[in-house]
Amino acid sequence: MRHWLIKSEPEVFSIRDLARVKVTGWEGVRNYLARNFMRDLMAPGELALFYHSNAEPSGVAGVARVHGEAVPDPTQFQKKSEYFDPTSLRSGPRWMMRHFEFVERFPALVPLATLRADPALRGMALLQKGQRLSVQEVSAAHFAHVVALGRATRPR
DNA sequence: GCCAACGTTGGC
DNA sequence: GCCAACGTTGGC
Repeated sequence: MRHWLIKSEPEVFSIRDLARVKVTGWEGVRNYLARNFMRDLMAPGELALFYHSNAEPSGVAGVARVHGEAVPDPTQFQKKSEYFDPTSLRSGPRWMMRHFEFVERFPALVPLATLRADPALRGMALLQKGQRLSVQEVSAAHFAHVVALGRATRPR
């Protein structure tokens, strides 16, 4: 059982949006390592921290669950999509994605600064300098710690 | 809006 | 196969 962190810009798609639509395809990932995590390593039912990037502040907003098996990202075949990939073939799609299901939204976001200041989260990939990966693996201990921080937040 | 860090592309 | 140039991510 692995644990994950998935990033989204809340102005594009937030934890509120996921709570509303319940399940969404994680479209538009165009990084090979992130794709490999979704395609090869995720298993249905595994949990992911839902991270708001490029936000004020950025931070972890809640939890989502891997829903179903890897499927081709439909946007790679859509000419009008910003994620269109003319070199990807329907007979062998380059970009695979998962669906994610809403699990919980924390009372308030756990800001990145809070995560950085917490010695229990030392070594977490998200906190490494220069890392920008939009799908990351998180250790079980770090995952549980962040969820505890999130559940302890007060609504604001 | 700036810019550091990173991944990808393409010339050679 | 190297590496400079370029585009993107994402914190600040």
